[in-house]
Amino acid sequence: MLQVSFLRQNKEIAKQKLAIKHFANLDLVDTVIAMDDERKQLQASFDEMQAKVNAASKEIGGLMAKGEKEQAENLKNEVAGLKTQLDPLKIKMAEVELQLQNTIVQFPNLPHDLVPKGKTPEENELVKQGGETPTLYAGAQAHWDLISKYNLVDFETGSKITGSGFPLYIGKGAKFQRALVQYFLDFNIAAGYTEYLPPFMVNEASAFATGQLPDKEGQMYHATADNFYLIPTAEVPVTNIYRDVVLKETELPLQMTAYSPCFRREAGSFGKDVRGLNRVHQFEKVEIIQIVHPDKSDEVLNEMVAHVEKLLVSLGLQYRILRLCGGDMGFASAITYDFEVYSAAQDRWLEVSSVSNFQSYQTYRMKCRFKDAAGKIQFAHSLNGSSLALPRIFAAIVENYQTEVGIALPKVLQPYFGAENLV
RNA sequence: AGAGAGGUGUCCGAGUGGUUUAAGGAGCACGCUUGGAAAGCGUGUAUACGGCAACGUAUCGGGGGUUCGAAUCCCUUCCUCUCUGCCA
Repeated sequence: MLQVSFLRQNKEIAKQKLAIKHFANLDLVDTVIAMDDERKQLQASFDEMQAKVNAASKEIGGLMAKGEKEQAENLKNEVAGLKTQLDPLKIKMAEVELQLQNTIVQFPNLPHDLVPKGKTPEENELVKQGGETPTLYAGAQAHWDLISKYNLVDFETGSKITGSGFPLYIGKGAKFQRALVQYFLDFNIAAGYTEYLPPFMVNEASAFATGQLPDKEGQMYHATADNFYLIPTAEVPVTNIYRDVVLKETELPLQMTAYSPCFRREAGSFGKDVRGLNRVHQFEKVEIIQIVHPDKSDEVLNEMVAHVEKLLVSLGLQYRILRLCGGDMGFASAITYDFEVYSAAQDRWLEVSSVSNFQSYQTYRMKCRFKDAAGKIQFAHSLNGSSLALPRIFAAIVENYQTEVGIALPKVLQPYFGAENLV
């Protein structure tokens, strides 16, 4: 959530930056400032009147104690008159505040200076490419054929149990998921992250704090009987650990990692994007999350990008890093780097990680602050990234490591899987 | 799921309608004291909004109500603990 005070002081800059995010209604900036002016004015008159009521009430208390009943009664009537003016003011103030709140949440985060202009994924900026293009034998297959050939994942039975997009992993396929989760967590822990195993459902307040509500309600599964949402990513429960918290500066940076299943309704996807494991409603992911000093978030973002890169290198996958353009970025992010791995069998790049700096957008929304050395309260910055999402990594390894006789494994995974080959 | 007891500041804890401007204690910070430390003494120690400031307003789990006035009374909701039930 953006702060009105910031918009007030940087009106033109804010508009320019919102335009990079392709936010259509730039006049809303002026609207919000006008609403805030009205709010201030109402609050000032309300406070003044309430102060009178408070003072009079205290006086009544004193008169009652002294037994001067008649005077007390007179004063009571006077205050009752004030109250009739106070009540409508109170209602109006609540209205204006709600309206202001509902309006300001419509603003996406402002993009970082490094974010390229552009609207479509084609306009993302290639930052780096690494690893080697795998050479496959003639007759190599895509993962959807391989997993059925070796009986690793059964989509039909998953559909029978739940619906399409809920894969059923079987035997070595299931064990491989477990091995990947374990490897990713260990890799993150070794880099200084603390492991959490969070709840997989969250309440409304948590979903609001990280920006899933009110906008993206339709993208989450909603357990209406209890009004809980199935998490679309571990970012939601883990970041919310620090909702409504004032940290000490010395506690920063907070580095957290968590495994969780992720549930996404993904309305409106179609075609080859959804084939096999490319897009599913339930998948496994290991996430990294940091809460840091605002002066450090640029630097930490680069560290997180380097961390994920190292992880992909260790898996021997060809990868590229993209800096997302304004139009392709998420709502709450100030800057995002996407990682894609190359699938030779599909001849396409698959997104496996997204690392973002949210700056104070989430922390302001969830009131996660810290007290600096001077004793001043400031909003921290939050960042997160996948390290890593499993299905497409699974797909890429299965495809790129296939041989005529089976599927090999990257060296680092062999001890986790307990064999040299997947099949 | 049922019955009961609770939720007060960084923590413990008093407070059953009006000097509560939330007692008292602990912790923490600073100062005095000391050769140094401890003890002792003194001062300070929540957040948000408005205001140049003085200060004002709000907040005793959340929301709503009664009242001139609510931490205190009423309604509602969430959470914690104890017992019972059910369950991996």
